[in-house]
Amino acid sequence: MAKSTASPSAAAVRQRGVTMSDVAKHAGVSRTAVSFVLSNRENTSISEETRARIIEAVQVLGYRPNAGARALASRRSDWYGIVTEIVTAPFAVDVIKGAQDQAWLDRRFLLIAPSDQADAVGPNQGLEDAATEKLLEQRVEGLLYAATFHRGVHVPASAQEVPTVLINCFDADGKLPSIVPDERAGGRVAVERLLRSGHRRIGVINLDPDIPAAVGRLEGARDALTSAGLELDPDLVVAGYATADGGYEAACQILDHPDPPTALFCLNDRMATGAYDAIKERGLRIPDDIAVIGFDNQELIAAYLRPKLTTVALPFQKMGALGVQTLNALTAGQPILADQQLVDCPLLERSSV
Amino acid sequence: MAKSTASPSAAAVRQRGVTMSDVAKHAGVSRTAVSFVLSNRENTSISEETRARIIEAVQVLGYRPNAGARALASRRSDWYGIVTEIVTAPFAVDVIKGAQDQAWLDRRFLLIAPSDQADAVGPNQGLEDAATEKLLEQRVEGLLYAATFHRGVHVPASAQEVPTVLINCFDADGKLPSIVPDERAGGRVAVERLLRSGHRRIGVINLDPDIPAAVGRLEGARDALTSAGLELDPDLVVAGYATADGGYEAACQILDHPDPPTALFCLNDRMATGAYDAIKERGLRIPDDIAVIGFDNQELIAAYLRPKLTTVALPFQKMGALGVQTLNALTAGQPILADQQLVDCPLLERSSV
DNA sequence: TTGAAAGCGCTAACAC
DNA sequence: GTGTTAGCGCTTTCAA
Repeated sequence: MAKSTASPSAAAVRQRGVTMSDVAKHAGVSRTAVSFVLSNRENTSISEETRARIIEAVQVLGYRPNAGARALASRRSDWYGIVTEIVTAPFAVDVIKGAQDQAWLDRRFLLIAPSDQADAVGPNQGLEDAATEKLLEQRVEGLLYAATFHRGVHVPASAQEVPTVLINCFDADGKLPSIVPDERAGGRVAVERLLRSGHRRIGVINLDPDIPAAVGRLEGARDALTSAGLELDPDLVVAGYATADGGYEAACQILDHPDPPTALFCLNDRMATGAYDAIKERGLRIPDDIAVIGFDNQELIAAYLRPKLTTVALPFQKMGALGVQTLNALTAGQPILADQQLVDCPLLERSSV
Repeated sequence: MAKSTASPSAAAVRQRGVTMSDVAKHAGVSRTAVSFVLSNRENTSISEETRARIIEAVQVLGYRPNAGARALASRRSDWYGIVTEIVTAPFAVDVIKGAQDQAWLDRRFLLIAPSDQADAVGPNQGLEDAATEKLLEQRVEGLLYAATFHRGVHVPASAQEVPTVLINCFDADGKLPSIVPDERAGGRVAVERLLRSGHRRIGVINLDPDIPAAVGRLEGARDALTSAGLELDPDLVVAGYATADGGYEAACQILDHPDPPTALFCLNDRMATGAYDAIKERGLRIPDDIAVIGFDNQELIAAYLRPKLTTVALPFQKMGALGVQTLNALTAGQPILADQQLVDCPLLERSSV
């Protein structure tokens, strides 16, 4: 941007309402010429000298293009919309960060509209619909839907009107492309890490067994074990509420098994907190007596636990970025790779294994 | 919105590009009439019957107003912009939530533009300026600046062009109105809580003594003590890094004092985590042997510690809402109450006192 | 190379 | 009550 290098005169700054015509007049050229240089139009030979005069006029007048007018005339807004419950329930904030960074790079604007987790799947889709509608009124060129936790969702019908991509969730009606974490690979990575440290008997603190995260992560755990010629002892897999207390109780049950494991795979970090307590209560040391690995990488938890929790991270930021990239492709009419893109969950080594 | 109650015919939905003229034609009225009923204009007697015909036309055609065109013609965008580092460093996310909820209520859109904490105060204001500029190009009617932690900031000059309010930070140049937490009252509340439980000798784990949060909270603590005819023992006030480790070290120093306190006021929750460890290490129980109170209410920490941490909350959401309310007043040409609005920090009782 | 002219979809006087 | 008329600030043919 030229404007950021030199600033317009103080007087000019105050005097808003400078239009393109003013610039043209000041530079002694036509509005078309100004439009051309400002939008960097190709093969439209404008002399270097004219271009310079225009740029200069822009600066001294403190001209600032009117994005709305431009959008109206060109019939493209350069806007994407994202409707998400993440602002409401700040867990996967990095999705927004990732999407926004990418949009910023692509010189697009991201309109963020709030949604409401409670309504996201149920019949009561009030906020979703309203948000989508609002976004569409702004003439966004693409729509993103992002959820705090991996699940199936129903997207308002009107979303079909522009390219739409789901992030950290998938279309329960199976039509829209989505971007989700590769839970299975993540589960595998976690258990492989444990195996690498010599653990052979592994306990698993499970989530609600029906949600995609639980299904995938457990499958991955089994994959790893199988590859090593081992298998999961069903006695050592216990589900609990996805909270510290739930983790505590599940851990107690596992630790008190007559033949207890030497390592614990907690399907999320919150439950790992509870597991820590159960372990310490029994006078065991982490990781010497028992190793613990988590999932989610909730920084505030994982990095502040003592010892710091080794865990598998959810690729929120990457999913966000991939979301807008996919939208870019879609709006450009390009084919996309797959209906569902799986994103890797990287292992974060800390000190609990 | 009428549209959300009945949905347009499937065919109509597909066929985008329905304009107000189409609606007028379909309803057999003028565009003006349509514009009037759609924008709920007052004292412009349109017969109930006409109005009904128009609404119906809107529905069957699946008409959706073009917000950009409307903005261009009416010269008001109904947009506010917020530039913040919060998306980058997700701590005070509730500011965004509060602002967004309020904006939504007021039927305004909030454009969120990312900023970069590192650059926020220094000479290198690259992102800030670019974000502000972008927002202004969208013709936002007001600007919000929000910081993750309470401090002085420099706002790009161009922000002066529209009403601007600072949230959780203040204008180092002292011109712009701001909304910040009442740190002093918060510190007072914390220590009063401790006094209420009979504690007389209180230790303080301090932050960097120069930042507004530290200054205010400590002052508040002193206020409370003074009111009770007590004073702070300087030996028992020790500053540390604002981390768990910093808290641990400071706590050790305080706890090993020959005449140790019976309660600890940690100026933030992260440091409280470390304090917990130091306390447990010494075989002391919370709150029986020593009470602990924090500050910040970082849910993930405060609610998962054992015992759960009693703490003082930062009113992020409220500040966000107040921010847009202030903007509303400003854009409406109303006077605002004060240059700096202080927002209360409520006490959150849990189990550590 | 540049300019004229039409029009994007809407609002808002003002006249009918 | 309703229609006419000008724009809002810009892009984009099409001619010059």
